[in-house]
Amino acid sequence: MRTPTQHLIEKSVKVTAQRAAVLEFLQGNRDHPSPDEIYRKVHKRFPYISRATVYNTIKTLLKAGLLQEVLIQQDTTRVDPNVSQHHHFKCLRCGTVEDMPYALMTADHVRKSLKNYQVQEVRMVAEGLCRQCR
Amino acid sequence: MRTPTQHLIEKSVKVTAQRAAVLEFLQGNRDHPSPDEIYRKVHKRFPYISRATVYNTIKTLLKAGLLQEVLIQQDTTRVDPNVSQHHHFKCLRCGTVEDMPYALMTADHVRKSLKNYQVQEVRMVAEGLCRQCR
DNA sequence: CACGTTGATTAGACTAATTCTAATCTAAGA
DNA sequence: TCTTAGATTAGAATTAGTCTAATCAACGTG
Repeated sequence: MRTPTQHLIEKSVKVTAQRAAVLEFLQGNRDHPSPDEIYRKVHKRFPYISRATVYNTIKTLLKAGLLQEVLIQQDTTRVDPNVSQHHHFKCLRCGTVEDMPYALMTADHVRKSLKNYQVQEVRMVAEGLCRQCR
Repeated sequence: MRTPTQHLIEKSVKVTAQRAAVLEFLQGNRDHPSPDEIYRKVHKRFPYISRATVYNTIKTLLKAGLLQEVLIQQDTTRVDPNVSQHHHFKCLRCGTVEDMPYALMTADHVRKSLKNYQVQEVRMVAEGLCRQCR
């Protein structure tokens, strides 16, 4: 298994102790944490890190493809170390966010397949360049 | 064509001049504006409205089903007066948000159908209640 | 159709998330 | 080892959104 440092080198990202610490924390985490959660948890084990660096590091790792953003409105930013193609389910009561397999792609498909869940909303956004901007 | 006031009455929402002004502005708008944009535009024609009322009114209209939220991360809240089932396309260069027909539902389908666009990301989120919370 | 109650509106203070600043430090190529 | 571009830092600044408590107004009732 590759270490956080190896991942950084692979993606040509300059290696710093802070970046390795953030990445290491995230790779052992399935909770889709917010920047503040990351800061608090990493800071415990590694007091030499500031909040601004956590935000900067998240951006760097997103750009390098080592993290994925979770698209949840009305909440803070959340990130996912699982960068494979998949989607998310957010519980409106307890707020937890779970991964959903990519195969469950259409709204009706999601509703039918997640039988143990009570799906209320399925929202999709595409991003890219519009006709004018291509 | 129904007036903003008629829409409010239909949904059993108490009619106020502020609510009618916000709804009137939105119904003539396809730009998916942010709360601040709504405040500035409505305030020009109708100076007797405060920022807090714009936020309150948006919530009221969302709850009544007269508006829909657009799910775009790393940006402010945006709302859409088109409450029919559809999704959105955001241009990463100019930032505009366009409506996408509901029929284009799967990621692959979106990519193939939006030929004039350069689709980079298709993101989907389901919301509801998880097993524990049902 | 005036009255009263319930809910709406207001300005501005407050909070939370994120970004900026400018000084200092450090990774890593020469 | 030296150099320099880029990373890190604490804390200030900014921004989006919520809260507060006083005032106001819609609209059902009498």
